[in-house]
Parts: sequence; structure tokens; C-alpha cells
Amino acid sequence: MREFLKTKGFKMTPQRERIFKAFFGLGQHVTVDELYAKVRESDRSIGYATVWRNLKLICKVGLAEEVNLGDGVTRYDRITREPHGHLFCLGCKKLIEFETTEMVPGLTAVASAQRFKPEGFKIEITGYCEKCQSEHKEAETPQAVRW
Amino acid sequence: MREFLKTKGFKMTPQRERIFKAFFGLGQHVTVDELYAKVRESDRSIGYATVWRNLKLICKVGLAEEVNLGDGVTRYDRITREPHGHLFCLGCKKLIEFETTEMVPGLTAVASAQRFKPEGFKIEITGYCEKCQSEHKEAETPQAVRW
DNA sequence: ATGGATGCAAAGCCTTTGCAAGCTT
DNA sequence: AAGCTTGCAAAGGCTTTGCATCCAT
Repeated sequence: MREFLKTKGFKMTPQRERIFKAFFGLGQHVTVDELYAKVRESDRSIGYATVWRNLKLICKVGLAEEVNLGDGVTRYDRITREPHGHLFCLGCKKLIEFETTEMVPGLTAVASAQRFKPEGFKIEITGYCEKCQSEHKEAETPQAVRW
Repeated sequence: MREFLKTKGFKMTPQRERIFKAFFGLGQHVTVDELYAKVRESDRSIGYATVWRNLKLICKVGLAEEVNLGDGVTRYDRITREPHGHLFCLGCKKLIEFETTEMVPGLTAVASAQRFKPEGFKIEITGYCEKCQSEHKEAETPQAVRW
């Protein structure tokens, strides 16, 4: 990893090493806060900004990508083997992945048709997971627009 | 529209009417700022919060939906005839739509397989449009992590 | 020695909300 | 009258950045 970064023009530091390990140790869809909390377990001196910047760095060197589900928080998804989409539960915020390999060719075709150079694909399904469906109910009886 | 809102428990007001007209008059992918600017052209007294709340209301009654491309700004997309995806240019931020009707069945199937109740589908392709491809070049030679 | 990397604190930016007053129904 | 709406100003909440200092190379 140290070598890999060097070829990209970056240096390895103790903090960076801990952050990287923690990131790749955690599952997918990590938020800055989650990673920060994890990293702090082994080193209370690491700053929030450092974690944030390294998360950005990981994306920059192509090891992860940002995922935005529209809930105001940016998640970082490690780029893995197969391309995948997300099922995002609006109730418990849980994220479930599903394979999208077979959809990529079609999307690539769509992009080419527009002379568009694709960098990434995002396929998301929002809704309610089995558990939250019952709790959600049709409480949909708006009274006043009060958010 | 007044009747429609009434059935949902909401009232029609002069401001709301202007906001709705402006929203449906503008194209797709409108941001709060854009709609606010548009509305202010005909009524300088309408507040930002009112525009924002009405945009939320439009979504609440099912006439539009939020779109988050990860650039920090929420866009509001009128729900139209056919389901569609977006091609988002990372350079000029331009948004191009494309039909996704044929992909919906497959996604619905994915959701059912997880006993997930889908509320919405999102398909996005990020990259560079024809015009921005040349300008973008491979300036990808990171020097320091300075964001 | 260089120039990238860190920490902290402070900005930034958009999104939301508290309230008192104003309008539809 | 009852309660949804509106405007303004102030919070919020997360993402970025300025800087002086530190450290990898």
C-alpha cells in the first residue's frame, strides 16, 4: 500500500495507516463519523479532518467511491469485485446490496449513445425493508406542512 | 390543483400558487435556489423557506421527488410519464435524462427477492459529457491532498 | 530540505426549524 | 374560530478549509 501510494505521489504515515486499515476492516457504506469513531479506538489523537481527508484520498486513488443516499450523509463504499446497487430502507436506514453486473452493459450503451464518458454507475432502490414495512403503515395523513 | 391539495389536507395560497406554477414551468432537476430566484421575479416578498417548504410539499403529495447527485445540492424532479435515469456530467454539472422503463421490472424483482417494498428507483451515470471530455483530460496527477 | 500530512478551530453551505403574525376554509 | 401558511432569522448538521507544525522521503 505504501508503494501504491508512492506511485500516486502520496506518503504513508502512521495515521494514514490506521485509517486505511480501519476502513478496509469495516464493511461497506462507511460514514466519516463511523470511521472516525473506529479509528479513535486505537488512537485518540487522530483528528476528524484527517479521517475525512483520507477517506477522500482513498476515493481519489480509486479504492472507494462516495455514495449519497440523500439522507444528508456521505458514505464511502469500497470498490469491490462486482458492481452493485443498493436497497436503502427509509425506515431503519439499512443498506442491502445486490449485484448489478448484468445491468452495466446496458448502461454503458446508454452513455455511449450520448457520447458520454461514464465514470461510475449508481443504481438505488429506496423503500422499506421487511421489518419496517409493518411499522411504517400508511401514517400518510398529512396535517400541516411542518418539517 | 386547489381541489387536489384540499383532498390531501392542504390549502392553496397566493404564494403557493406562484411557486407551483414556477416549478412546473421550469424544466426538470430544479434546485431550491433556482426556483426561489424564479419565483422572486414575480413576487419579491416570497421567502426562501416558503419555497423550500413548498418544494417539499410537492414531493409529499407525490408530484415530484428529490434527486441527489452527490454535489451537495438537492434537486427536485417532477414525476413524469416514464421513469428515467440521469447522466450527470461531473464537469459542467449538466443533467441528461434517459428512459429506464425497461429496467424497472428487473429492479422490482430484485426488491421482492429481499422482501423489500420499493418506493423509488434511482439510476445514475456520472462521468463527462462530450464537451467536457476534452477539457477534463488526464489532469489526474495528484500532488498533495489539499481540498 | 521539501513538500505532503496532521490537528484544531473556524468557515462554508445547504437544509431545517422556531415563532409570531397572516390567511384560507 | 381553527389551523394551515408565511417570512425572517436563527439553528442545525455535515463537509471543507486556513494555518502553523510535524514528518516521510
